[in-house]
Amino acid sequence: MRLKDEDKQRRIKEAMVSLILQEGINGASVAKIASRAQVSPATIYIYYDSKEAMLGEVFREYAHRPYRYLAERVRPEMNGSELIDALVRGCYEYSAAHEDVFSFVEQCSRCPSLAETVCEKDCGCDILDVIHEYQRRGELRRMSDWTFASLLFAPVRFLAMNRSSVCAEENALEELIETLQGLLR
Amino acid sequence: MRLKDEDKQRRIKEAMVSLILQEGINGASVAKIASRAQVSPATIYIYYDSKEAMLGEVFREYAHRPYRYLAERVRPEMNGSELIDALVRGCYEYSAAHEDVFSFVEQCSRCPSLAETVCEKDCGCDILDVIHEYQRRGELRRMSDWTFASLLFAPVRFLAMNRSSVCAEENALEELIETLQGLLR
Amino acid sequence: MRLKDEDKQRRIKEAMVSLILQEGINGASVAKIASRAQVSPATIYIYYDSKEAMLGEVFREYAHRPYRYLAERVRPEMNGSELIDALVRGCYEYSAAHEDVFSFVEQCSRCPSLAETVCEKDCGCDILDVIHEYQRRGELRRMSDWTFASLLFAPVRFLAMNRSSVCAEENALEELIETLQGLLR
Amino acid sequence: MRLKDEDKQRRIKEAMVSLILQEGINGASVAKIASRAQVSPATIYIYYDSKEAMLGEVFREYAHRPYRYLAERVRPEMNGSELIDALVRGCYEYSAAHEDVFSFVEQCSRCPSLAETVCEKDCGCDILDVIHEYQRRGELRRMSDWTFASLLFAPVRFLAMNRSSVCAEENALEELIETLQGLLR
DNA sequence: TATGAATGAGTTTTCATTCAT
DNA sequence: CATGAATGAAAACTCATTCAT
Repeated sequence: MRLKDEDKQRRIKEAMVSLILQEGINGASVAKIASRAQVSPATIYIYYDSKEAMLGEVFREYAHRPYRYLAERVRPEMNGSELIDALVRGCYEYSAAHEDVFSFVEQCSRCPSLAETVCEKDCGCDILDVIHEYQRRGELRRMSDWTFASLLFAPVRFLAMNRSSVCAEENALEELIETLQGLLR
Repeated sequence: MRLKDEDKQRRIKEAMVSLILQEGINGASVAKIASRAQVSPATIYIYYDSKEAMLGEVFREYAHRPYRYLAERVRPEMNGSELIDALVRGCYEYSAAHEDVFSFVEQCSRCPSLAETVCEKDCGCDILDVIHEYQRRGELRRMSDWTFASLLFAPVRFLAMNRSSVCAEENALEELIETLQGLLR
Repeated sequence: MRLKDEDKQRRIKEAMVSLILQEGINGASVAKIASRAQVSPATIYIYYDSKEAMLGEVFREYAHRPYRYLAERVRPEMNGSELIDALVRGCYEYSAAHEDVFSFVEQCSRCPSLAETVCEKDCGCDILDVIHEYQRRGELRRMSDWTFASLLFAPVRFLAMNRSSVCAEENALEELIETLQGLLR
Repeated sequence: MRLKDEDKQRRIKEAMVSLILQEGINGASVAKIASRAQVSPATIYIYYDSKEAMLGEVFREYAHRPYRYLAERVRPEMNGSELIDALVRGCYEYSAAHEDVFSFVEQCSRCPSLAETVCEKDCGCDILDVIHEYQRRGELRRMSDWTFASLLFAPVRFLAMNRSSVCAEENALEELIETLQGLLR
């Protein structure tokens, strides 16, 4: 008996994600994914029940990644101002360093059937816990999680999405961070 | 006879948009669009060179719509706070009243090949002109267009995307507006 | 607009039936059928919703054929013995002249999912009406339709199925007819 | 250990047969058979060279079963009338008690490639020997084996195939037996 | 202009079979 | 002997597009 090859599954996921960056969620056919992952199309069906299921499972897994990346950058000794800087800048940097995952998650989260299986709030719950702590300490303004998340994550992703257009005025990120630091108390 | 033609094209566009809301950008095949629009698949090729071209053209046309909707709600007698309220609330309302167009534009704008043909800034230029005017008058903070747009539009769309989850705490929109009034003035 | 080509559909049906004779119900793939019918595989899906549906529809259509063939050979002036001769011999001749249809119907009628959509009694109802008439006239023994049909059609089909083995003793058919004339009158 | 092996092979055969009853000869894939038999697909290839070979071997084995069942019900002290009753009724009962084997054999015997590897006459040779004996004794009419087999086995299988439709008139079996007893001398 | 038929190239998925353990 | 992983080939089916009318 051969053991399930975890490297193979990793390659499948990476192939899918990178393909979706390049060709959009439309262009990522099972055949293309398989050939990029250097496996047979049939092999994909050992790991996933269907293409739909694969997209969903990988989306659910990867949707957490940016948040985990952020969680690693938060230090307890930061003050509120530094926290906002770390989170917003971290988000922007993640989108540059992991363009494929970023684009994959953005595309999936707009696709109605996929989006409803993942809740942003659940993905970012660790970060939200941190924020709650800062709010309790009076370092951050109190507001609902959704409001906070919308302000912290959406604008920077918006800039990241339009990076090529925005890059002329590279200080947009700095300006955004500065403005959001107005959320401090 | 010209009326009939325009009606056909309208039906095609609406069929495409509503289908993409329901089945995602993947599920909208030419055949399904045609059948929903009650035309022959061949007819679609009278109006558009290819499916790709159709998606692009309609995206470019519809990407302006939310902004046009907003432009109509702006009144010169508003002060800065009222402007922000009108724009953010307008954005939220538009996404509810035109769920299909909203979802269509969101999906297209995440799809790499399509997104690069449309620039948010161009779509919203009328609104940005208004904002510039308010900035000149000192009623809104000065910051780059991208920063302003990211704060004004991205968070509310984020809430709109997660409407079903957010709805429990319906005051998130009010909170957002209030907060933005603080940040942007 | 191109008209639906009835010849094409005829070719599809004939291709399917002849292929099933040669390769069994297993070996008749859509691709093979299409290539034998000189159409594209996709064309088959214009005429039928699925392979399953195609098999079912054609089975339902062709199941009547042998009976129609028999109905044409019945003459009112025949007496009971002649009727039995005509029906049994006709059945045997049909299986020789239309080996493909015969084999196709036999195979389908053994496949549980298909068989339950077709009732032998309905297919042969015209013949059964004739038999009823003969029974009323006292020229054939009275017995239930199923019993009569089982004796009239099953044995001769059994011989037809085993034609190659049986052929050595070609008089089996004559013997059967003679015997049935004794049993059924 | 040998017990275990034979048990495995038995499970494989039973899985195949029961699957073919439910899904037709088409639907019985090696994977499904393996999973139903609770063995690995690879294991099947320890016992059989190929799927084709497996079908053939099991068909050849199982084709004898109904006849063996009948042979057990024949008693030397029966007269001709009782013999016919035992054989026809036995056939009907077998098809009810072993629906899966019955359906399996029926399906295989209609499939050209399989059918030519099995001869009904060989399967039923024990029964035919008995019949020869009765013919010699003058208790049964003399006729060729094929004719006799066609009359004794085909009609009752026909009724068995259509059991669900026939069941309304349950006396069809009795009627058939009675009629076939006309074959007595 | 408008159409439903038609299709080659593609899709997703399953197949019978073999491999590595 | 037995296995679950793996696969090339082929399955059923769909696609965007064009044809003939």
